[in-house]
Amino acid sequence: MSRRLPASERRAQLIDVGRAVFAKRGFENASMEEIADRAKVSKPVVYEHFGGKEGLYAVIVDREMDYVVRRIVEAIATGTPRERVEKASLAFLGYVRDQPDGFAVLSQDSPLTSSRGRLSSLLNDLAERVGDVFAANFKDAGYDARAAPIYAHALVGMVTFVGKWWTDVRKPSIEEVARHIGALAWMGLRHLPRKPTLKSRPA
Amino acid sequence: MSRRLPASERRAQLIDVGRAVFAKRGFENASMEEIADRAKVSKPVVYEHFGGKEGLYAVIVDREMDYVVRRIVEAIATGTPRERVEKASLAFLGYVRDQPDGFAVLSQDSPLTSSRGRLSSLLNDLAERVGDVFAANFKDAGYDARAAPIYAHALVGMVTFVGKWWTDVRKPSIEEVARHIGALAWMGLRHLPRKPTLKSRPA
DNA sequence: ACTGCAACCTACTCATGCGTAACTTACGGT
DNA sequence: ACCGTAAGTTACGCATGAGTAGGTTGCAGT
Repeated sequence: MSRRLPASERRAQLIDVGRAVFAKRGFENASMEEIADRAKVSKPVVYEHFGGKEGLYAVIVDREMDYVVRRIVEAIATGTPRERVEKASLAFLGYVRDQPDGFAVLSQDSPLTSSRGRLSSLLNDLAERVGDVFAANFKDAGYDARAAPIYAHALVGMVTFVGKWWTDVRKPSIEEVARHIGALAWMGLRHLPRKPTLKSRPA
Repeated sequence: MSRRLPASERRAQLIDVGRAVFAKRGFENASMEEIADRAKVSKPVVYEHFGGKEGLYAVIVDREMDYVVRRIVEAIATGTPRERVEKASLAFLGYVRDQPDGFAVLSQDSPLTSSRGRLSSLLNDLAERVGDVFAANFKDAGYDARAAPIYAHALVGMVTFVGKWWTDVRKPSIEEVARHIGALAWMGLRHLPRKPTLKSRPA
């Protein structure tokens, strides 16, 4: 029975445990008591480290957000536009597969009025960042940049919603799912190939 | 000051008020007290009509779900596949615009373990219904029917996420947004027209 | 061995909010 | 005018859960 962990380790453990509990119950229904119990400590220990429920939640959200964004940014560093769309989808779905708890937390409505916007969605922030990338590309290609947020939100919504569904059914592989999403986003239903590949052209 | 409404009217009023409160606060944070207060009535009245918080919630969700589905089904009754995709988007966005509270309620995670699935999302149920429609069409067109749920969830996720964003910014018009979504879903980013119309071809 | 502090615990306070028991009042039919 | 019932009220019980005050204990360094 390990007792009396050093502060940094306990902190890391509490973040893990907290993420699991927030993922399972959502912010409101998660109780500090359950988090403390699962970590085999008493409540004041959690309060000592994070100040309160919102403090712990904020730390968890911040870390997860950073992590997904990094994964996606790395994935889209190179490649053709079509490849980058599919790689971004794959990167996000990889996150969903590897960190289902983190994804669940980000999927839920945030209680914190983080951005000045009235919208309390974490993934909305992600979509806005994608929107900025799109806006630049749209402008270069001679498209109306004002439409960029629509497409950005559409893409993010697509991937996140499919991700949520995938956590439930867990098949087919995320690689296959990403190919389908890539095909839909790039070629549309009209030119959908029978079996999507990165190189496939309209059937 | 109107007092002592007949049961059916009070019931209707409570459903309206409840929907607004659930939309604003979410199921957990909504309090029966606030609902009662807003309806200028005391708590037991609400309990008399709906049994409890979950009862009221269930009724509201059921009605909203019926309503959106009907709007969509009516919209896709006729037309080419491409038109039907866009009309479905427009129908959903019309619902979002006309019934923002209802949409907000359906967007949130449901506390009720309605379907036997572990997934507690109302909109997921909607996506599954779309998936059934897709599966049939896929089979007829010689596509792998197992991929149908992916596309169904992708489309529903796309529209709902954009809808959520739209409630926040409220521009451009839903007609224009629906044209963009229709273009993306049907032709993909590759063949996106500068200014989408229902009849436009690749630019 | 002994001491100081970091790590941890017990045992509360306080607020919120669901649900209910027991009572009161408006009003339509005779 | 009266009265039965539908409609509504006040005032509570009880559970849950955030946050805290104040005390205890293991361990690292001398």
